[in-house]
Amino acid sequence: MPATSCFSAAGLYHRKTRSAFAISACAPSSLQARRLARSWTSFKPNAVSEERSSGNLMNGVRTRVAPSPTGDPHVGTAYVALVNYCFAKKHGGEFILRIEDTDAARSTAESEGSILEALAWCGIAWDEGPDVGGPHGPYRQSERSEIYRRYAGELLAGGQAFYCFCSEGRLHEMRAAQRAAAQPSRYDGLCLSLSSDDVQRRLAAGEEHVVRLRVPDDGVCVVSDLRRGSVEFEYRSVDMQVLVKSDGMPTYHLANVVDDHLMRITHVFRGEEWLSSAPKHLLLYSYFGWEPPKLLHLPLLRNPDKSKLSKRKNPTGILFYRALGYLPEALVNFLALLANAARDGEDELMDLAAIVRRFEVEQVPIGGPVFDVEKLNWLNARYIRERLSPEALLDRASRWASGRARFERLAELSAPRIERLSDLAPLLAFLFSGRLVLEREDLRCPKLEEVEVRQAFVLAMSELDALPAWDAPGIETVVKRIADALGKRARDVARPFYVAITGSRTSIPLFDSMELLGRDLVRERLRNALALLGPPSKREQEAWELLLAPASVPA
RNA sequence: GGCCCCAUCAUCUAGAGGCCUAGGAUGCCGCCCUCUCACGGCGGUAACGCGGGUUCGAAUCCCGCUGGGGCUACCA
Repeated sequence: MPATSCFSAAGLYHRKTRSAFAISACAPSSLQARRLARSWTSFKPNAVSEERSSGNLMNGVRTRVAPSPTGDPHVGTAYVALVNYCFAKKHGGEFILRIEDTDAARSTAESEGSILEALAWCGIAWDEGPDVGGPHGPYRQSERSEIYRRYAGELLAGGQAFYCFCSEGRLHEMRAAQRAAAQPSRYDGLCLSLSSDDVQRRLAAGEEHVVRLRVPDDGVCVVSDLRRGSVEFEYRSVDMQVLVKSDGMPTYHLANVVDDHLMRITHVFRGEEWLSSAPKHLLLYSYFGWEPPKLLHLPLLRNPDKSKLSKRKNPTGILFYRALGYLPEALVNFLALLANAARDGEDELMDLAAIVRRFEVEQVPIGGPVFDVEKLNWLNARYIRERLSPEALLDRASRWASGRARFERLAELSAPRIERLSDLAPLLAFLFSGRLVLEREDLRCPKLEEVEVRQAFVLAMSELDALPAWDAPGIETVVKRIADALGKRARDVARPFYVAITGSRTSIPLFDSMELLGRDLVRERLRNALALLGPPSKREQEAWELLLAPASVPA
């Protein structure tokens, strides 16, 4: 009975936070710190907790997924979203989608759009979100600046956060020294000793500054994880994280706590990479006097070599799987199996309704699973042959194909190159194929040494990843820059790309082909070609990347 | 370097001290079905990382080691 165990986990949680409070009172050593001590003693964490835990904890379950729109939607995001979705739906609650775009430099509207598209494609529906709205909006953090400013101000006034004027250089030296001394990396509190007058003067002078979280020097923070139990962190190993950046935007740490509280999130199931910053979040909840949500840190999906699933080594994009012709129900089913394994004798093929029905949060494993494409293939094949009638298959396939490419554009590009309509199929086959079957021979070309081909592919992979918008003109500039760096003509450099991308030396124009194929698939084709030639060693990779960077700047 | 998490077949996992000569699924191999291939059916291969405890008894509990992973940003 999940309700029972969650309830007891919650009980444990409250006990532990209380004791953490008892031992974490810190010695005030400055004006800012004295304010902290004052608010600390006046703060009663238990009142809120007990009031809430007396009710049925499974009432009003609200979960969320909070992706950052900084790239292609990741299958890990789908996995986390699915777990949160299942838990909420299982308990009759709401599932919220929130966009964490506080990194102004890296966030893009394009990425946000594809995240929504990818999750919707998966069939994971959110009750509240940036597109559908809801009673606790806005659901895009960049639109909530006023809210964060207010709460940061509250912490500042209470001395639980402080202004910091330290330079990047000083912080760098400080961390280097700490590492050399085998100490944890942690802000040393220099600006904590600034007098209120100093702070006011420097602010008035317009000095660049951030706001940092005040972390006690002593004591232990106990993080209660639904699956791991109590995880202890000494406060002296918890950094005094930046809460408000110098551009005035909050960091994730502040924003997620404020939003989860305001949006009445009851359970936070997020990736394991957040476990070590959980103490900062708990500290914020206690400073604000809020009850924290129940926490569960989900394992990170892995590459076959067990490292964190990364696009360098494997396809990670949800939309990549769509482009390759996986069915969303198969992908979701596969991810669900990673969260809750089928029991002996139980059919592993199940639809979303069944996944939700049988979902048990305490069954979610905490060891990082390898993303096993073979098993995904098997599941996808079963959906095709067991769940799709011939008509349905045809319908799916044609909808997939028309989603893959714009046919008018293809016609325009193909017409000059064909003699018969039957020439169309081989010319365009690459757009609808998965992995191309190539020989090392095919990648040989007259004007480039093999090592230069490898260089070109390696550089292209990283440059294309960095391209803000995926279109033919952008791709063209990348290939031309690479040609320049190698001292070759663009047309000669393009030749091996034709083979890697389209599987043929004769094709519709390269840059259009790449645009139509999509970033994920292009990355995969280049990786595949590079595997044939021998992937770069670490040393080669580093040396080659220098070819581009400095060469474009001087002379 | 520091802090934290994790550890059953190649892979995903079941397993909460005796039900375990460790179960299921994918992959792989073999046989059957069959005009090919695939599907399907049947069978097989294959694991408790190591060392100490605790216990009548340990895959299950404790400690150490080893291994893997994460974090260590004015990114999330």
